[in-house]
Amino acid sequence: MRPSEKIVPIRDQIADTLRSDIISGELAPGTKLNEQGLATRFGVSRGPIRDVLLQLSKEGLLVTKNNVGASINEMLSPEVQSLMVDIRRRIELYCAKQLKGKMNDEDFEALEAILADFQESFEKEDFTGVTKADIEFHKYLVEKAGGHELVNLWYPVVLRMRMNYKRLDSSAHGVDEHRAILAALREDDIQKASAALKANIR
Amino acid sequence: MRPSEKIVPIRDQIADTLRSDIISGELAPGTKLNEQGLATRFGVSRGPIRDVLLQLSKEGLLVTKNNVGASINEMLSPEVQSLMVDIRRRIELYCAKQLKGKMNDEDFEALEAILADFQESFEKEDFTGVTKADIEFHKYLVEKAGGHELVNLWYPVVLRMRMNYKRLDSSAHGVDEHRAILAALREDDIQKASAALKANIR
DNA sequence: TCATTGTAAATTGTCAACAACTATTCTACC
DNA sequence: GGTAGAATAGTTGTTGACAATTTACAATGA
Repeated sequence: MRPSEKIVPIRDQIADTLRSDIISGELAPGTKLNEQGLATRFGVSRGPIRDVLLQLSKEGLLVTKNNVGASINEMLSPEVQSLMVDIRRRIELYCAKQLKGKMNDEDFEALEAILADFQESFEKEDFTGVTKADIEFHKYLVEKAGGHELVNLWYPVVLRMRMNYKRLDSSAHGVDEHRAILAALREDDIQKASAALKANIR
Repeated sequence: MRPSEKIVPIRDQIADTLRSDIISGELAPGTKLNEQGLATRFGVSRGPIRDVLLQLSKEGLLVTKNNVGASINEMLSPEVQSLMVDIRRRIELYCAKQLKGKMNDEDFEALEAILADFQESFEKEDFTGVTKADIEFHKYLVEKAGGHELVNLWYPVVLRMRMNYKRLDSSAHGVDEHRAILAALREDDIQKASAALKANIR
């Protein structure tokens, strides 16, 4: 039987939507989220919404207080932000090392597809799409190198970093940088890939 | 008015209990958790249990699969484990730097109290208590230096590290090492505190 | 005018029942 | 005997109603 289309739980779809809204800056830090409001907006009951809010606070995008509710997290202080950059670099450089000799055609194909999306979003000036593709690219590498375990540690770091960027910066992390990373990986040149990654993460 | 006793939501109490069970090794990796079972065990409905399971998977102690449920996470591979140690060190050394000239009497008092608990648990051979006090000590410093934000990043790392230790190891991270850290902080000697922390985290 | 208290509205926390899905067992057939 | 498929039991996902808590506001008094 063919997996006609990968089914995505409603819960995850709602989470995706809200994530995009937060990262894109559409929802400003401090904004309070109303459970009932979200429930009616997405056409579900409050149960799944609750799950989503916990999920997003797990990712560091929201903060929740008992009997009060969830609201968009504040921006990072410059000090913590640079610590985050440092940690993210450490994780991804570790991944680059692990990937030595492990990449196959299927991987390269998947990464190319992500970069195609990246380019397309960029040309359409869809900056949310750009950010998503950017994250997806790196996520693929982290997952391949360290599995879900490492992704769970890495993901909140990236999302928190991204919350601090404004739209203008997005274009800076261009397609070219990622093509360079991919090229280095194709050559299995970890040294070069690490350098490219280090330059890209900032 | 004084906050006669800090009220702790049931939800958090249940989470604490399960956390202890997992870290102490009472619940082995791979063990599946049944929502209804936990609900009746703790005398609540499945709603709050659901929240707890999401919370614990946020901390990396559980893994959940759609329509299947939650189970105790597996141990880390040696490679990822050492990456975790590296990251945790980086975070706490950052904290040590930030704490230069920031510690006051109240802080020292709180830390002393935690170490007293530590000692007491150790003498009673209550290794779960030892682990809790150990984590609490470091958590206090991280919170003081970087706030909730940093704690949220740091906490999963520590818990995942701790899951990999067996009881015997617990005694290794003794009271003495923490007294050394505290002494260095009292002198506001960050160099010495960093060294003591680095030695303690492994 | 300001602070305080009491009430009302809104929001989150909890519950129990129902729907959807997964895993197991049993049966029919080769 | 072994395998494929269907019935069945068990577990998770979702829902709407109700309880507990917080917040907003108005009335009261100094």
